[in-house]
Amino acid sequence: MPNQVIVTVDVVLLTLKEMRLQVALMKRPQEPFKDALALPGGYVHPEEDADAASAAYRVLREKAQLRPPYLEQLGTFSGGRRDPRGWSISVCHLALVTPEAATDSQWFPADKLPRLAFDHAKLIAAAVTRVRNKSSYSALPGYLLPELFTLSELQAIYSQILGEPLEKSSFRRKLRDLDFLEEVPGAFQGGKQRPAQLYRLKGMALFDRTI
Amino acid sequence: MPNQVIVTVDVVLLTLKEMRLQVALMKRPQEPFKDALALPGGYVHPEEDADAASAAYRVLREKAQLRPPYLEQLGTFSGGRRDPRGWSISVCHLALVTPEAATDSQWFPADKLPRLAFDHAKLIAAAVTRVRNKSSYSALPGYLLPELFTLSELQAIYSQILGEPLEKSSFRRKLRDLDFLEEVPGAFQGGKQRPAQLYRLKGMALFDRTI
DNA sequence: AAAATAGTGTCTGTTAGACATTATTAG
DNA sequence: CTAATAATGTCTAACAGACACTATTTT
Repeated sequence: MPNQVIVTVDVVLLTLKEMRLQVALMKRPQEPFKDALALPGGYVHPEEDADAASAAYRVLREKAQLRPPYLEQLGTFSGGRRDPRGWSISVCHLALVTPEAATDSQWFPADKLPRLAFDHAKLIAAAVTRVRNKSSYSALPGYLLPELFTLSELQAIYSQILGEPLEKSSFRRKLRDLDFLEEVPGAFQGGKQRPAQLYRLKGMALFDRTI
Repeated sequence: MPNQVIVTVDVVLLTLKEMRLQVALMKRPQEPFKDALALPGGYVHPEEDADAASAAYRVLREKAQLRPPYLEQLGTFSGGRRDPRGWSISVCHLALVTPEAATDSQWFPADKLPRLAFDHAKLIAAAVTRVRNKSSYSALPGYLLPELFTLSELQAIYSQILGEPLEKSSFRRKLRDLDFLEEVPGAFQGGKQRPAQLYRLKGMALFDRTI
């Protein structure tokens, strides 16, 4: 006897545009919350999806035409009051993409959102908090940039996400210690004056399944 | 049209006995995995449970006769292969109790487990990892001890969980910085020689809903 | 007094932040 | 040359680990 529960996945898809975290939102084509903005998400398809992460990945493919280089489970939101149709459970995921990949979606600054469907404002807040926390000790912000980037660009991103200015010298020391960047030999980016060495993230798992 | 998904909660209930992390396991009374050991868990009851955390809390009340002082969401495990009955999703929780509260349960050392039902070995591994990680910067291990404890006892727990010896002086400095303990005035525990000051955790939320 | 554990103080090597200096390009 | 940004070097204050010392109890 199956219990009547609505089982969905949602994805907080983030990128960085104009130096601000932006989240992908879509107008809902049907009730409930018809025409309201919502996170990309949908029902789990038991025949199709190996697990919830695969469902999230499929949703992004279908609804945003992209395959994010980073996707992790954020947490699960559940209860009888979040969806007017009944008791529901949503496995929420966090995905990051580079700004170029993100052509098909509509983007909104994560710190100044319109009214959203369901409890999606809460999910986004949780995602932003997660990104902030993980950024202080991980390569996460690297997934928000184009594949190749300079250390100055990367520092600007970290500084923006953490909300504080960073010292160049100690920032670079930390990057060397954490050791998740690799120099791209012969690749430079010469904006205005002295060209800067380009770097990329070292090869990492496409899906981070850490819990 | 509801999708046929089995929606459950499971709880990795941990305590500390004989200086080892121990997990509560129960023999399954029915198929699937009849008579195998499993985590306390069960179906979500949409009429009864406000959300998944409440369901986990109810399961602990019903199956282990206890109300844990600490409970948080660990993560969600899902897929078509973890339960022979079909595509299933389990919101797994981590709960900590003091050893005295844990009379009704059967305890097993978390690092040497028998064969378990479902993917519960994986859930336990995730819980232990979470406890290890959080312990380095939080009050978490305090929930594994009796309400009142000495700093030496607390240090022994941390040392055990983190798997490394700790310096007394710097350990106490850190406790003071993190500031989650309070002295219990006039309470001492005089094992063999000089009695030690007793401490307790400062009042904190019963449920940690951080994600 | 000796033994045992609790609790505090001091020293020192490491490190993160502040800042200065050098390097390399365009104009 | 100067201007501008990249990249590295140096200095210092704060801190964590190591260890010593003091304090309080039982026997």
